[in-house]
Amino acid sequence: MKISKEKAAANRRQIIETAAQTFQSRGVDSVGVDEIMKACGFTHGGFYNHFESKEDLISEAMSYAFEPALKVAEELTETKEGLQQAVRGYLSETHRDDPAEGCPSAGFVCDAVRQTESTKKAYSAGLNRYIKAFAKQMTGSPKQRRKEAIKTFASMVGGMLLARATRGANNDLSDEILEAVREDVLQGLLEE
Amino acid sequence: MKISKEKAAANRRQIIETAAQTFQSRGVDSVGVDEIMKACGFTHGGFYNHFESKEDLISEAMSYAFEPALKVAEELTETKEGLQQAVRGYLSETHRDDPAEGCPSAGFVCDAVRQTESTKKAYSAGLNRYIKAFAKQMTGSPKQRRKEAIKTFASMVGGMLLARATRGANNDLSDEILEAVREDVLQGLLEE
DNA sequence: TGTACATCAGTGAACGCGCGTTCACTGATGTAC
DNA sequence: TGTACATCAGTGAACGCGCGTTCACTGATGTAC
Repeated sequence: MKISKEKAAANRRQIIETAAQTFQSRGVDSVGVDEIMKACGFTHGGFYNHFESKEDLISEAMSYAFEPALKVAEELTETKEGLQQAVRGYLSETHRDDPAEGCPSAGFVCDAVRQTESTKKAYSAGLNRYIKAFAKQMTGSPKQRRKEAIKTFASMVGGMLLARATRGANNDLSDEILEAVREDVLQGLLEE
Repeated sequence: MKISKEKAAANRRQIIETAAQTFQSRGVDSVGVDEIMKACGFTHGGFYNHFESKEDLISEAMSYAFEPALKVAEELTETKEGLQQAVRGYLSETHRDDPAEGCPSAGFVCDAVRQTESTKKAYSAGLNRYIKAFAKQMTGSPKQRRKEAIKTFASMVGGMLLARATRGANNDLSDEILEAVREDVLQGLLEE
């Protein structure tokens, strides 16, 4: 049975969306094509009507995941208060405990570190836009602002990752990390 | 053919050592039992004379990897200069490009985030010792010192991860991250 | 506008491969007498 | 001290399972006349 063009395009988007969420929370290697297709209500065979390979889907899903997150970030960073709000949201327990709905910069770092170049490219592009958004609220020369943005974002990603890595084994430590990094980053912003 | 007790123990240690290095650089899921055993000059069947399962080896390898790294860190953090040296070494291009020989806190975060509780436990224990070592050179109340240590270490891990994630796709950005975070962390130490 | 045909999204079985794990076997080591 | 036996690290074949990918098939959609 053939399906209308619009329906097919919608299905493709749904596959990417589902993949983006599950990949982000569990890592691209832990989620099979089969599982994603089933979650969308399809059998796995049809996957290759939409994508050349799983790796193809991975880049697509990564780019897709960055879009809405970047849009929010770029809007919040229009004001100082917005940036602070973004930081608090990022380094929150909610964000730590729900990677699927969370920031792709945190959800995909690990995959970018170890996956192929196309994956790294998609990640780098998203990361760079985050840095640019953050730089808007920094002070000093453009170079200085960019530097501040980088160090701020690195702290956030590092804090989130350490919090997630210890979560479940030492929850006190995990909470402690979140709080320490959050306060430090917020204070750094005030000094700008 | 049976082997002397000492030889058997040495072989076991060699398996752990090899595993620690390859796991750190490529992730525990990307390295098979077969590959590790072969790298040690054995056939894979003998693996289960030494370990209950692959997961068993993962925890062992993680704990093992932390030991020498922590020893170095605990010694360097005896002095302010040592701590600065540690930071410079950590956020260096050499360290970024050679995860196998590098710091397990950076090499294993990603596995700790996604692996089981035993893995997370081993990671949390190592991380906590790092934090304690760093706290020695911070100032203020014990609580304050620990907080400073946490934020410092989170920046370092975050910086290293972002540098590794962008490495190969955007090397300029990768170098930029390394430099920005390194300078920021070092400056933060001076203000202590 | 109606009809015949090509297209192609989705199905479901199957393939091939890698990987964790098991198992019967070997023979040097360690031990009991 | 010497001998007989048990132990157990290492071997290599095999198993079972999951997963990415392929393929012949279906039938609704889109198109050409």
